[in-house]
Amino acid sequence: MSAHSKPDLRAHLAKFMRGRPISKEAQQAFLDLDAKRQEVGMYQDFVREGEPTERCCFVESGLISRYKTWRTGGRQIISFHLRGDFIDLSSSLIKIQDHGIRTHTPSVLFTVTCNDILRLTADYPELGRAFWFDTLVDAAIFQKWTLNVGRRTARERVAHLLLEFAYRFEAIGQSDGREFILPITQADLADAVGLSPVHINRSLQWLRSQRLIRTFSKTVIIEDMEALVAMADFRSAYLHPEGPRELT
Amino acid sequence: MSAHSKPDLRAHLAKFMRGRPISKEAQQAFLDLDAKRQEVGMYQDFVREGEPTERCCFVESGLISRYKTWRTGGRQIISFHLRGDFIDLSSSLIKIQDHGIRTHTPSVLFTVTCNDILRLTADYPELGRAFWFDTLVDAAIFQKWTLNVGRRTARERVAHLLLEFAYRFEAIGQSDGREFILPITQADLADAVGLSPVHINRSLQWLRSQRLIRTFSKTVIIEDMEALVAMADFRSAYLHPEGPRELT
DNA sequence: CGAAGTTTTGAGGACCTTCAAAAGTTGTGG
DNA sequence: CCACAACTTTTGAAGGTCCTCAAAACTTCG
Repeated sequence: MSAHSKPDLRAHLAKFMRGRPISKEAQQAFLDLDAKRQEVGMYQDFVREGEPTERCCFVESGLISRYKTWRTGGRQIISFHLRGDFIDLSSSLIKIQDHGIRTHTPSVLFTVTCNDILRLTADYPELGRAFWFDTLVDAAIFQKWTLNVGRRTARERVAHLLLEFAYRFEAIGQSDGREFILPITQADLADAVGLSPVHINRSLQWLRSQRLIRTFSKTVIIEDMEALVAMADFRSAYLHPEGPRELT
Repeated sequence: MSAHSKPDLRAHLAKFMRGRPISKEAQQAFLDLDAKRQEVGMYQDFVREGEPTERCCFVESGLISRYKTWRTGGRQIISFHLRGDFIDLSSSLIKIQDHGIRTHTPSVLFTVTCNDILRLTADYPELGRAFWFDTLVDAAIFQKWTLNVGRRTARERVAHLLLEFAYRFEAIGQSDGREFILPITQADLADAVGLSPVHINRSLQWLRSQRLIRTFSKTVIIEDMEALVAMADFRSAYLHPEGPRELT
């Protein structure tokens, strides 16, 4: 956190401002946040369930997941986060972490104290609303997953997750929407969609056999977007790309 | 909405104030909201997915669910709401409803315009934070369900949902924590936990055979709380009864 | 090049689904 | 207040999806 390398939050601010007016003062207050830069290696449990919440994190680079552990030790990944995402903004409101955070690739995180976040919302209601919206999108994604996990076949779940990645990588310029690098293992996919690694493997084989996707090494290519979207019943609206509604 | 019956929002305000300071002015502004009272019959789809969001609703009485429909017409219930709950506060931030709302019993709802809600957050940042926290608790419940639905057996899922009801009915004084009236059908339970009605029935029979619960008509009695909590791995912390953390 | 990690294959079995029908309960109108 | 209709719960049986365990083939990385 040395002075010569104060993290640049402009990209993250831009995300919050998507389609909505935020005053110059609020923007400046956000950029002035005392952020700390942290480099984290691969497969590090950066935050653990049950710890007190001190700081919350932006993803500057890397692929990161939030997860819950259950009794018998397994993980359920509840969300993935890419560059530009604010991972756990809403932790600012709670005292104890209710999920873990782990890196899947070497990553760079910017962290700020929860208290600084709360102060921003007190001073600038418009930022409070932006943070609220961020939590809302989170909730919408969880809702979608409840539906996915509760009511869809293994193939559909895997297809849906791949499409979500394609969409989100495209949104941050790391994909053309068809081809992207997904640096996670099939075991991680299993933890995310609630299936065994073996069955993930068979589901991927089926998607390949139908010429819906191709994969090599960690690259995924969607071969037949239309058919894949149809079989997964993927509708991107749940990611709320339009941004929040404003006071009229 | 005639003047002689202006809905009384004090009970709902009390819920938002749980353990946190809200200024007298903000409280008054909340109570002055122009709320409309609506009586709704049983099994009415009060809000439909895809409609524009105009108003959002408090539950004054009744049992109400939010749900998503999937391609083939089935429902996934994503949450239940009891007296005192603000069902879809966060709809204020989005333009199109992403879920339906239906009553399971005859109910009374209070509704206010989304714009009035947004105005409150602009005028009183502390209310904005309270609303943000409400959405956070929502998100936490969805996360929990992703874990439940993704990783637990039918019996555990059913047990967990019954415990959530016991806990929430107790919190609003409609149960001693052991016995409560659950006015929904097994088919509704099935829609909530992502199982077939037949299997819900068999799971309930198993819970009864183990002397964990008893049921008659629409009444549920938890016979062995300790064992049920253990088998369902139920921890109420995810409902965040402690309220939000405050700026220090 | 060898070791560790990851993906793939096979087999047997558990859990949950679907379909269908019987039994029981609730609500309504005569 | 009873009779009947509609709904809900329960039972049975067959079958599919997904799981576990275990080992082999393949990749990646030091």
